[in-house]
Formats: sequence, C-alpha cells, structure tokens
Amino acid sequence: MATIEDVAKLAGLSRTTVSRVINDQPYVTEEKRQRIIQAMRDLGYVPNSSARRLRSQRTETIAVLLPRITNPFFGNLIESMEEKASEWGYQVIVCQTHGSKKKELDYLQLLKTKQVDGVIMASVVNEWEEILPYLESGPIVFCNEYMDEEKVPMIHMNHRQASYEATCHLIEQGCRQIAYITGGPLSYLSTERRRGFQDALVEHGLPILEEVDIDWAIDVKDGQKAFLHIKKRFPYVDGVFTGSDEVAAGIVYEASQSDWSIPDDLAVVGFDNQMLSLLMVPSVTTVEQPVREMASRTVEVLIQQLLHPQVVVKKRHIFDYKLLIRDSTKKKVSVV
Amino acid sequence: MATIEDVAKLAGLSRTTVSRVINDQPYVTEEKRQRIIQAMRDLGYVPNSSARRLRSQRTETIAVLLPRITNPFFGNLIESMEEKASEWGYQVIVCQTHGSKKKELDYLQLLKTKQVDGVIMASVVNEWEEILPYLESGPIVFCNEYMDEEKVPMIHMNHRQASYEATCHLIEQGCRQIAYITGGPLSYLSTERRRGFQDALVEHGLPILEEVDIDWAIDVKDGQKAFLHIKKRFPYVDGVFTGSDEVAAGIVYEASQSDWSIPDDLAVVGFDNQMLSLLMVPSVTTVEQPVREMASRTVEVLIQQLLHPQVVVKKRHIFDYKLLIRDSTKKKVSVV
DNA sequence: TTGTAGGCGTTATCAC
DNA sequence: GTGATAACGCCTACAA
Repeated sequence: MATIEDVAKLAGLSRTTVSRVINDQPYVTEEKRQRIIQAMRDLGYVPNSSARRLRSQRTETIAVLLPRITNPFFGNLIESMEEKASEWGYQVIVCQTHGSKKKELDYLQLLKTKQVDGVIMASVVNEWEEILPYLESGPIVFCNEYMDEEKVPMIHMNHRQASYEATCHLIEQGCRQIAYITGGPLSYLSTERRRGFQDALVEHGLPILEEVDIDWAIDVKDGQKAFLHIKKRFPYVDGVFTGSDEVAAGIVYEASQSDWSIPDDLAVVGFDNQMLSLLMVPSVTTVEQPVREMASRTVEVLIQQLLHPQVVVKKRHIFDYKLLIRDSTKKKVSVV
Repeated sequence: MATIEDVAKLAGLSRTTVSRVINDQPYVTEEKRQRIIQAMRDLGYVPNSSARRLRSQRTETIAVLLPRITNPFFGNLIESMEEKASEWGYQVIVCQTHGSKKKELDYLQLLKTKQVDGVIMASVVNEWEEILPYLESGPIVFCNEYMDEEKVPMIHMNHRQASYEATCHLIEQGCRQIAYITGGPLSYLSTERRRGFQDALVEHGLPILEEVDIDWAIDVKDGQKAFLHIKKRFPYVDGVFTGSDEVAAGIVYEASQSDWSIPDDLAVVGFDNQMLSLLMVPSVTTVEQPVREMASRTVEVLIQQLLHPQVVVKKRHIFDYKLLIRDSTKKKVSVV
C-alpha cells in the first residue's frame, strides 16, 4: 500500500508538499501539484485513515445506540441519521443494546477508546450517574429518550402529553375501563408515558386498573397474547393504550380471529404510526412522531458540538406529535 | 487523556511493560502487573484505538452496504450481522446506498482508506468490473445479491428457483394471466427472479404479459398504485408475482377497498415473509428467506477471511427458501 | 514556495 | 523479566 512517502519520492518532492496537495492547501506551484497528483494516481495512493485519526484525534465517526434495528421506529431513526451524517462526511456505527445495561456501557466505551467522536443515545437503560463519566470523553446527545438533566442536549417529544391526549381520546370515545400495555426496559420515557396515561384517567375520575399489569408486550406476538389474556381474565376492559403499533396490531389481529369486535368491544391506540397501523383492518389509531426531523436535528446538534466544542448549545429540542385517529377507536356508540 | 506513557510513569515502569499488561502477555511479575493495573485505574486509562489501528493495520470494523435500512429485509439482515459481528468484537458501519452507483463506490472506498477491514455487500448496483479493484484493499463478501463470479464468497438463495416455484403455485391455483411486478435497481438477483418467473410461464404454455410492465413498485403505496393500474388497464390479470411483501400488502389493501376479491379475482404472492404479510387480511403467500442464518454466515465468512487471509474459502453458500402458502393465493375454484 | 523534523499512542524487536 | 527504540502514516511548526 502506497504511503505519502512513496508519493513524495516518485514526485521527487517532500512529504510536506504532498500533504499540502492532499489537503488542498496553498503554497504549491501548479506544476508540482500536477506532478504530485500524477504520482498519486500512478501509485493508487489513498490516505490512510488510521494515521489521520491518530494525528488529528478525530474519527469522523459517531455511534448510535438503540435497542434493535428491526423495531421500525429505530430503523427509521437510524436511516435518517445515517443519511444526515453522510452529508457531513461522518460514518455511523450501529450499536444495538437489546435493552442491556452492560451492552449500553460497552458501546459508550467507544467514546473513551476514541473509536467515535460522539454518541447518540436513542435509548437509555442505565442511570444517569453511570453515563455521566463518559461525557468526559466526548459529546453525547439523547434522541427520543430523555431525562431531568441539563448536561446533554435532548431531542424528543413530550410523551407524557401525547399519552395523556391519546387516553383522553379513548375516554371521549366512551371507554371506561382502560388498560395500559407496555413492554421493554423501564426508562424515564416509559415512565412519562405511564404518567400521561394516568393523568387522563384521574382527571376523568376513572379507575386505574392495577390488576391488568401487562408490562411484557413489545411485538405483534405479544399483542396477540395480551388480547387473549385480557379477553379471558379481564373481559370488562373496553379500551387499551399501548406504546407500540406492533402490539396494537397484534391485538387487532387476534381480535379479528375472535368474537370480539374492534373498536366496539375494545378500542385500541398504538404509538409511532408505523405502516402496519394503517394497513390493519381496522386501521389503528396512533401517535405520529416526526422521526426524520428528530433524527436529522440530533445529528446536526451532535456535529455542531464536534465542530465547535466551546459553543454552548441549546439543550432541549421538543418536537410535536400528532394523534392520528383511525378506525380502531371510532366506537359506534360514542359518548360525548 | 491518559496515555500509556502516563501509566508507565505513575507505575515507575516502562511503556513496554504496561503494554504487556494491557495485552495479557506473559513475562511480567505479578507485583508489577498489579501496580500497573492500579495506575491504569487511577488515571482512568483506556487504550487509544486510533493508535492501535495505525500500529496493527487492523480496524476491527466492517462496512455493510445495503439500499436502505427501513426495508425490513435489510433491517433484519443488518440486525443479525451487527449481533454476530459484536460477538467477535467487530464494529459495523451502516452504508445506505439508496441504489446509487456512486454511493456504493464511495462506501467501498472505506476499504481503501483502511477505515474498515472488510465489506459486506447486501446489494450491488455497480458492474463487477467497477467493484473488482477494491478487492485489492480487503475482502468483500456478497450476501443476498450474487453474480457469476468466483472471486468473492457469496451467501444467498436460488432466487430463480424460488420465483419459479412461487409462479408454479399461482398456476396450480388456476391463474392464467400472471403479472410480474418489480422495482428497484436492476441487478443479477432481480434478473434471476424474472427468469424464474418466465421459466414457469413458458413451461406451462402461458403468455408472458409484456404489456403489463410494472417495474417501479417498491413499497406499500406503489402496491396500491399497481393494483389500481391493473384493475383499470389489465382487468384480465388473475395473478401477480411480486418481489416484495410490501408491494403485495399494498395490492391486498387496495383490493379490499375495491370490489375485487383476493385471491378469487386476483391471487398475490410476495417475497421475504415480513410480519406484514402474515397480518394482512387475507394473509399473503410469500417466500421465506433464512435471513438470520444468511447474515450470520456472511459475517463468519468475512471474519474468517480477515483472521486467516491465506486460507482458501468456500465461495458459494446457498440457502434454502420456503414457499409459505397463505390465503392470498388459495382460490376457491382451484384447477389442478 | 519548499523541506526538515517531531510527535500523535501503540506495539514489536532486540538487547540487557 | 524488563526496557530502549523504532516504526505504523500523517500533519504541522518551524526553518530555509
């Protein structure tokens, strides 16, 4: 593999001059510049990025931490992030934590070992105290997940309010016994969602169904199981709020295989506006997040911090959600 | 940031000895080893990976090229690849080409600049002649996509045969006017699929409907459009083979909004066995690929090549598919 | 305008 | 067992 030295020799010039040409710097005669360019071509020279990294102390790479890519929400997120990062000449490393605290810390280690310049956390399972020390080694930005902290920028929606609004919608449709179905690791975000849900119930004087504690539902199969569970053990439930379109789809699907009718026997609200939610029969009411915009903003915020480390950045970037009302909640007998 | 030098000083030893401890090498007294470990702790020392890369000429990073992550097939693929790579201590860089030849070559450049040790191409849009030169800089492995080449390992299914079988199934169900719906960039794989489709038609003496040339369908929306297009312009079509479950889902969905019935007016076969295909009403007949196994094997093949460059590896790894027959093709009046 | 030389942090070689 | 030294390939004061 040709090095800068080889090019210099072939062109009969010094490494310095070659380096100037590589980096488009001035103070090189056009004639020598051409000679060097020719030499680089002849040798098939390409600058070695490891050497550059060592020298510059920068990797132009960022890590994106998320639970798993096949969750469409995170898939969309990283798709947009990669596109944006690529525009700025940055590489993206995928870091699937699968909700494991250890894996999360292992991947944060990339920051300490200087394998990446910065980290985006789209999911957070460790406590803040665990994460804080890594901040010494480079910037961290939260996206989607958030906390009561002001040390790192956070790009997200108000999940508490979104859940509140979704639940109010169920109540307006006449639901009185509403179950909360969730899954995945506990986090600030998931707590916020639950709070919003309970806010709405309390405000309307409705009971919080402590007995229906389904906290293990994360995908379509789980949704199907959850439906059967409810039908069998808590048949009085007439509405469900779940933080996942996949779970909602599972419920809708399994209901269609039973004698229950959605939404009349059971109204269902999902979250994220996945394609699935629109294609189900009945279509699923859901909360839409501006995924692409959040992803794009997150990358911008991180890269700006990398380019201008001293500048104090805005810490909160709150995006708007949108409740998309579809057939899974449009009860025939609606109570207003 | 503490360096190996700092640790050495604090422990009152040389960099060499510290390096030995870091790399678990013998020939260090237990007492000194402990002193060094303590010093590393005190300083919060972490080896700098850029320096290691430069020294070792290895990055322990691989690049995965694919069109876009949100295509669930590729999402699943990279999910499994990241997991496998992580087991071996390798990082994965996401490279979305969006079917662009230029982007594909740009990402292959990562190999030349030594930012990655190897490349997995899960999609290929350039000609082989364009790709070949990059092979000098490191190993490339194909997964999913393939070619008539023996220079790089290829992990894939026999798409021609899968399409052939799927089409035969449509014919057995009584379809006589079968449309082929495709999309995305032309490639060896897409050509193979078309061949398999035509093989079946020819073998059964059925017409190839040249007039129905839908080659622009890649997602659900396109599927919906395609259905309307067929219904309006080619109402005699009674079967559709499409290389995408999303397109199939769009067709099924749009049909359900019309007076056509699936499968009796139109039988539909998709590809990939996405969750979608199972949840649609009617559920969609599709071809299942062993995605996780292919992904996992691909990473293994690549890493083995990195670890043992001289060993000649098996070039073809052909996996089995499975035709999953569901409601979208079970015509009531089936002709055998 | 061009070149010399040192150092980024690590590890392999060789001498002690 | 341990340490001095060179080298990986690049960039950049500083000198000329």
